[in-house]
Amino acid sequence: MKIGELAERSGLTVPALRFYERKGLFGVGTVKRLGNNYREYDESVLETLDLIKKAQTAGFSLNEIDSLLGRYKVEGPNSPEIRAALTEKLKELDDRITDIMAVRNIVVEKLHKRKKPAGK
Amino acid sequence: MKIGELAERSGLTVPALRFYERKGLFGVGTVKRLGNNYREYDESVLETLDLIKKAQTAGFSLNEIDSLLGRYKVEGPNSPEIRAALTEKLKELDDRITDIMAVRNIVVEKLHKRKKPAGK
DNA sequence: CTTGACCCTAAAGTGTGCTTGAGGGTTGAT
DNA sequence: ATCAACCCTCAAGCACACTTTAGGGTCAAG
Repeated sequence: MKIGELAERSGLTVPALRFYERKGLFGVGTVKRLGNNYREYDESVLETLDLIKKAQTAGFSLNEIDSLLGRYKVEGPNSPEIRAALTEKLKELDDRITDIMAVRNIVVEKLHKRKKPAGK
Repeated sequence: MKIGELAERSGLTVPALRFYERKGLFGVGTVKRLGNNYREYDESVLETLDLIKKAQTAGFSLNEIDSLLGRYKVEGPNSPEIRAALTEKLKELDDRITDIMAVRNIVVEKLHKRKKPAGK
């Protein structure tokens, strides 16, 4: 599929997709070029984009996503460095979830507190 | 307490604290000025900073935090607009948690997958 | 009364994640 | 052949969250 269609299907903008590509977020072979130099995307890029979106929401920068995705593809799941990095990311995720739950509780509390904010 | 001590106790930098103040994140009365124009912070600012940090980790921008914190203080917990905004934030938080859990599951899966990444 | 560790303001600089603009080729329909 | 609707490559610009720089005051100790 071409970039316009991918933009529509992924919900991203055309320039954003080109930007991601320059960042190196798409694995080799996922973006080819047609005779007219137009980009031709593999269907699999949709999953990659979905992961990128979720990882971003999870608080990771494109660089972090890139290095994890890229190194993972190169070194595989058995590299001690990759395993260490993943373990660290897991800890970060858990910390983030803890913080989000804390904020969530505060919001819930404020929502439940009607009239007279004095409720020990 | 003065800004240097607050920086140490909060883990933030001195310029960051001044930046937050310009953004209006500290409620009235929490930052006074001494005779020499030095800032004098109320102890309560530590809790505010803690909330700000958590809300940031939860994915909210300083502007969002500011407007929610500020409007809440002015309009109280019973304003329909505040309740609507909080309800929306709650939805955002839940969506974010869902996304983080999805990323977490992917990381966990990759960590458990040793040798032979083929495990239907 | 100077030295060092503090504090102040205003303004410019930085990294991230894009968007916008300029200038131009390609494709398909009319 | 020309028009809209695509696509391309730079390069510059923008919002956010700070940091850094520049140029000064303040204060306790020696």
